[in-house]
Order: sequence, then structure tokens, then C-alpha cells
Amino acid sequence: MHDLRTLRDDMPMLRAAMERRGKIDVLGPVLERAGALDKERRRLILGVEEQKAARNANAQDVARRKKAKESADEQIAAGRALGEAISTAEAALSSVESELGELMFELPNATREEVPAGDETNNVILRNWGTPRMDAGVPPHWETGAALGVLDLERGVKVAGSGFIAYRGMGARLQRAFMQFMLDLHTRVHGYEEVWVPFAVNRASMIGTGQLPKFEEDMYRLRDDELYLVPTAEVPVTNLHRDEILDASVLPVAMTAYSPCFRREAGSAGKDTRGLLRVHQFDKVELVRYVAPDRAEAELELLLAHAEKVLQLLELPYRVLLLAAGDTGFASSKTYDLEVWSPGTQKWLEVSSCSNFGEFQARRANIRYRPAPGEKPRFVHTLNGSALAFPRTFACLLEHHWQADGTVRIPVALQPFLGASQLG
RNA sequence: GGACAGGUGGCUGAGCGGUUGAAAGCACCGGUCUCGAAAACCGGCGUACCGGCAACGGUACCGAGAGUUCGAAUCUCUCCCUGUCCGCCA
Repeated sequence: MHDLRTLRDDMPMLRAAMERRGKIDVLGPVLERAGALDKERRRLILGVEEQKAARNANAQDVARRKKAKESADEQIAAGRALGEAISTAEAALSSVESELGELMFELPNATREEVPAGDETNNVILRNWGTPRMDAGVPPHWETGAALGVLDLERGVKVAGSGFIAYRGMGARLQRAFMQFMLDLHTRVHGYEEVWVPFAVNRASMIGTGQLPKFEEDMYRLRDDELYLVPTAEVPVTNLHRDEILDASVLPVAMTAYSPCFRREAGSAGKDTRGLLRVHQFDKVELVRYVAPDRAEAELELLLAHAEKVLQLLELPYRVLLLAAGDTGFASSKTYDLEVWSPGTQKWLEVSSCSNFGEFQARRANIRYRPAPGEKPRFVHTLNGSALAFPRTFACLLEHHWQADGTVRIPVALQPFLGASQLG
């Protein structure tokens, strides 16, 4: 959510931002309309408030006269007329405000200047870590997973439908090991507070982080209650301090949480859906930080390093991408993706997305901090990243560490958590 | 799920339908005093929006929304949340 003042004072910046995202065709007119509505809104406010001031003065007058036992009939009649005028004016104002509000919810965040313009073909590979396995003959994870008895795709489909996974035996245990391994790393080494949060959230939370109102069709919604299954722990964790003013001394707030993630993936049917590549329910450990604005850039690098550390310990070769504006998420001002090489499918798979949201989410969720006693509250900047999403990590693990005898080597760092040094 | 009782500023807690944005206390900030601190005393101390270069002025906000009224924190309705008891239950 952008500040209305930006609309007023820096329209060229907003236009340029939509241009870089490749959305100017659709959003240019939205910006124009919003700008006009903002002007209209202020004009109406002026009138309404003037009338209200008159009404308040008139009501005081009535009170004074009644106290003095004078007649107030004239004032009461005047007040009634004012009241009618006010409700007409307010109706006009509220219709302008609700349209303006809807338009503002349509506008994505502006990306930072170092983010390249254009679509995903403009993403920049910043660096590589490790050596991708290029030898032929590494089977895809769904074959290895079935052979080792750790993945039961057919039965996942039977009990829930396509995109729902059943893990078995050591495969199930590996999920638990992932959770413990990642949470321990982030809490004990990287200094995050571990939190465990609701996996269903209300509408206000979904609006706070930017999933709603724009992406309703991607969310699982509970029919009888105004609740949504979380698409990522980002939602409940970031919203933990919604509508609060934090003391500056608590920044940076760093929280990590495990959660299952539920995504309808509307519109992406049939795309990269083999095995674990794209599923409706998956598990993930998430990192969330609230930081002071001037720290946001540095803290994003820090958070990215925390996510990378997981891959390094899992000994999985990866690359770091700086996403181009058009590929950057709606609420984000800058996003790094971590992609792991999958030798079984000959693809780079995204296992983490680390973003700086600036004040875009904090403004929606109303998360502020007071820089110093007596100073005005300011919005925090929010950051988050997966560290990591389990299924694709699982897939790459099964492929990259696959050995010619059909077994899978378990990286040393994970062994104590799994209680085994190999699968099979 | 049922029955009661509640939801007021950072916290505690007053508040007859009419100078109540809201008493008081705590916390916090500034000052006096002190070598310094504490105590005491004095003063200040909400958020958002609109107008204004500014000083400042205006409007709104007492869980949320609607209503009654010249005027609502105060009355009515709906919803949400919290507490207590009962029921059910992992």
C-alpha cells in the first residue's frame, strides 16, 4: 500500500515503477484515476468538515440556550438541516474513498532502483555456490522417492487430490528433520526467536501482508468462518504485531517459524507439476524481520545469507538471483531467489525467496515503532524469506545426493536430525 | 454451543446525552533542587486525516459497524473479542 501523499507528490516515480514492472498499460490508468479521486476526496473532506464544525458549534449553542432556559427551536431546526446536508456529503465522500481504496489495493510496491526493469528474462544471476551435477542418468526425485519408499504420490492423491503429498518412513522423518534442523540453525546460530503461529488467519491478516484483496483465488478459504489457510508463515508471523507501536529498542525483530503452506495455485495447472515441483500443501521454515528503515538493505543481505546457509549445510549447489521488477512479488520492493539445481529434471528450482517489503506491508498492517521517546511513530520495514521450503529441497536432495547404487547420501549436518547417513 | 459480566489513551482506572479528547494514578519526557541520584515540586505527554510555508486551525477516533438525536464514550441494534460458570471435546 502506498501513501496517498506519494500519489500527490511523486506520481512520476509511481508511473516509472509500474513501467518497470511492465504493468503501465493496466496500472497507468489506475494511477490517473486514483490521483483524480484523491483530489476529489480532499475537496469533499473540506466541505464535510466545515459543515461538521458548524454542526458542533450549533449543538453547543443549543446546550448553552437550554441551560439559560432560552428557546433553541431555531438552532435545532438549523442543526437538523445541517445533519441532512452532512449525510449527503458524507455519502459522496465515502463512495470516493471506497473506490480510491480499491485502486490503492491494486497497486504493487515500487521496486528499488537497483532492481532491473522488465520481466523474468531480465533477472540477474548474482552468484553461484557449489557445482551443479551435470552427469546424465540421475533419476528424477519421484522415481527415487518411489523406489526408496519415501514418497507415496498415488496415495496422497487418493486421500486429498493432486498436489497433496504423502511421505512415508524415512521420507516422513526427513520432513521432521528438516524442521528441526532449520529451526535450530536459525534460533541457535542466527539469533531468531522461534514462534509457532496459527495456520489459519483472518481477513485482516491476509490484507496486512498483501495476499488480499488481490489474490483471493489463490487462497484456501474456510467456508463457514472468515478464515484462510496460510499460504506462508509470513502471514501470521508478520501480522503478530499488527496495529502496534513498538519500542525502537526491540528492533530488529527477528522471528522464525515452521508452517504448512496452502496454495490453490489457480492458473498454474499443468505447469511443472511432476512430483514435488508444485503442490497445494507444503512445509516451510520462514524468516521474518522488522527493521528500522535505514537498516532494511543491510538486513536483507543478512537474511539472504541465513537462507543460503541452509543450502550450504545441505551441500546443495545453488544460485542467487536478483529478480527483475516484473518478476518481483506484488508487495516486494526487492527480491532475491535462491534456486537449487535439480539434476533429475535438469532445472533450477526455487527454494527460497527473500524480500524487502519496505513499508508496504507495515503500512497495511499498521506496524510502527517509535524511533525515540517523544518522536512520531514510523512504519517499520518488513523482510522475509523462506529458509527453506521443504518439497523442492527434498527433491534436490534426492537427486543431487543420489548415488549410482540407488541410495541417497545424507549431508553431515542433517544426519543427527535424521538419525541416518543415507537413504536406502 | 448455552448463561452471565465486560471491552475507555503505553498501562491501571473514572466518566449525569450537552466546553469530555476524555478525571485521577502509574509510566515516559523536560525543568527546579542535588556533588550526583532518589524523593519532592513545576510543566509537558495519544493517533490519523484535511487546510496552512509556518504558527496554528479544523475533523475523526472511548472493540467494529449501523441507528436514534440539534448533539452519543454515554441510548438502541448487529457483529467481534475477553473473562467466569455450564455443556461438549483432542
